[in-house]
Amino acid sequence: MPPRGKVGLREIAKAAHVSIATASRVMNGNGRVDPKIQKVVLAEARKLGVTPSQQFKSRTLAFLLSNRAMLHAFHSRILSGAEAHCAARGWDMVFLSYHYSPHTPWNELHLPRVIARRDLIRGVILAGTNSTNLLELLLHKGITFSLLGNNVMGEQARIEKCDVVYADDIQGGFDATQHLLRLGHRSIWFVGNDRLPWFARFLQGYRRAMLESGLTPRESTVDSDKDTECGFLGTKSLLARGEEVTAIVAGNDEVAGGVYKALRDRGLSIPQDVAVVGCDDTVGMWLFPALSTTREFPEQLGKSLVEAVLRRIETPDQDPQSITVPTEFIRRDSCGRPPQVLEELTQDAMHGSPI
Amino acid sequence: MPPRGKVGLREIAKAAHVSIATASRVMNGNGRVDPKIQKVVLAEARKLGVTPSQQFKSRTLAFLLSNRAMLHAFHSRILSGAEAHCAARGWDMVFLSYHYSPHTPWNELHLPRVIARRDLIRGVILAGTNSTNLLELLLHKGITFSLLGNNVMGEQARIEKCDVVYADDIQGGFDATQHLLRLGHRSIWFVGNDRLPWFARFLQGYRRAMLESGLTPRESTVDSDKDTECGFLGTKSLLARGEEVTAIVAGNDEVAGGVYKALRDRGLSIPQDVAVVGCDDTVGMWLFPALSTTREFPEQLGKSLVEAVLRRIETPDQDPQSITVPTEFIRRDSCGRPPQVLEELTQDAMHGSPI
DNA sequence: TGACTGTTGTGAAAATTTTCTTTAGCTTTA
DNA sequence: TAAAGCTAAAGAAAATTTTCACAACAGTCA
Repeated sequence: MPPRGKVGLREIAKAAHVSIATASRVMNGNGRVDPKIQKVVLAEARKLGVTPSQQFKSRTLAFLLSNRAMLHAFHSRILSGAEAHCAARGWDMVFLSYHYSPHTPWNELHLPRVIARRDLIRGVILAGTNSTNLLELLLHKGITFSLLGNNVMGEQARIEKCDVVYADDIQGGFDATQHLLRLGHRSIWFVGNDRLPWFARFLQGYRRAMLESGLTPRESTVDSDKDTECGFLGTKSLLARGEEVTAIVAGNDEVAGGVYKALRDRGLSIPQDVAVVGCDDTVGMWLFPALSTTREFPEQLGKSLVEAVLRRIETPDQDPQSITVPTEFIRRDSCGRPPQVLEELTQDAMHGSPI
Repeated sequence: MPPRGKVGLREIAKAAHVSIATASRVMNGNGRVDPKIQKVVLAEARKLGVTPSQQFKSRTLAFLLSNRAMLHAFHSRILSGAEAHCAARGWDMVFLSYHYSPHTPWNELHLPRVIARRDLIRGVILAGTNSTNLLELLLHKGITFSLLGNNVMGEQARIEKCDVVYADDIQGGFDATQHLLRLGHRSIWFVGNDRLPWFARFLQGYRRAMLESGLTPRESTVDSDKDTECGFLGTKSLLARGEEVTAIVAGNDEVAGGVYKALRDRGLSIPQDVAVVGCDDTVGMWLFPALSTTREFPEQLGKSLVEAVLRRIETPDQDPQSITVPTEFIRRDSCGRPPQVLEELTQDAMHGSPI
């Protein structure tokens, strides 16, 4: 149906039997519009051959990093990937960080002003650590967004109504632990801080792997928000208690850095005495010996987040999407067989290929 | 003069004897307007108590990272410091990255849309690698900004007309080299890439220190934009040529990481065989042995950049400011006395306190 | 030199967004 | 239980931005 002449809000409004103001509100994602009316307007617009993205002047997304000090290389790379994909699709992107409490009711949260100005920002990407009150607010204001699902606190039901992208770090924790188990380790400890949500999923994977092998998950958790400190203290206290340990699963690479320091302090060598794995592949390659860790493809996460929000802008009434980006375990030099297994191997004069 | 009733574009246009459209163009910075008329409109607007940015009283700064992949921990920390200081002063901040060629004439550069909108962004902080054409453009458009001076290409004269903040990395390079000289090193090499502007100033400090001690600066430079690779290859080729070397000044911490790898490959130990220093204090603490490096107080730089631009917003007609933030040399475990000196010390049975 | 062409800069008008008002459906309260 | 008060949602009106058309000017080519 080739529309003759210009097709503007006036025509759409007429076709949908609403005012121009309402048509404007629907097409640029502004203000609150009854979902029913929204649907009608979009349908009419489509009939006239107008999709939202053609309509808009501002092709800019906002990347909102919530409740983070933003120093983390991991998030920096997500942003980087998002930016690259934006550029490739002809969109701009601004980044801002935002701090809020998960306990503030949604209607008392005050969004950064730029986000609220919707003539500029067409969609938002939520990364960092979020909670459902912010989701509520954005939903309420009718702001289009996609969400990094890994660190969200609150009811799962609410989250599932959004477009969510996950890094599969549960599987990552599982794979990392599996690797250690295959090498013959049995005394495998988790070091991190289970109070912080970004360790929780990795820890969950660790637990599953341990339980599936009939072992008890054992955690040395320190409530500090400095990752390195957390790893250092967690390991120290574990060694001080005289626990048996041949391998350590660190909550992330920075934690692993602290673990390294503590082991070295005790004169233990890596990987001969203790094997270590990390998560996130941030500083792992700088450690010595180079850390075996879990790569999470942060650039890919960024790309998926952009894709999700652009898809939502194009077709506002589709069902919520959920995307999971896989992880990869990277073998470097921080894992070997545990001492006992090595001895047995030598005694039996076996020559199986090293795992 | 308190204007009665609303003051909008209609009133401003009337006072300046132009059309509303022109007033709009001036006030939001879109479209081309004759500078004379622009001036008249702004003057009338001010008389009516409306400055372009106050109109919507947006208190937002933009942090523009130019021509960088943004992964660098160093810039991430500048941003972090800027953000914190903004928040403390009640301002918002958005971050965006921007790529442009130093060779594009200023009037052909196209700024990110958000920046151009004065109703949103009252000031800009320029970090990353910049060139004078962008400064020209901002100056022309009348956009307030402050500038991180360390990586700017172009005439010094133009730069000095802006509010500039420097990290004193020339001094940093000098101090780092001094430290090695005091330890007794004489065969000190610089490893980096002298084509990249962010190594240039540190290198300059190194050179000065060498020359002042009557030594010839010696550089092994590799034209790669991957820092680690640059350090690795630079060191490898230097060793392959059989050059005498007891200490290496690496262009930054990532480069030092590559240097470590190359030394280790050759079976040389740090600091016994070769001393290494880095710059920027990014990954230095993760290396083993921990890297002695130069701290540049990036958070402080961010804070100073914000202060500079806010000062300029407050008092637009003050003289250009130039601020230099000092650096600090951090001693960790990567530097010792050179082998010959140690021998002498032992032979002479001296017991001077270690430097 | 004069016609042609392209570039600016402007106001008028059209399009769009935002604000203001009204209405209808709830909830609260006396 | 009815009046008062609230809130969401939509239209009307105002404000603002963008498009369009046109004039003024500069350069170019026959």
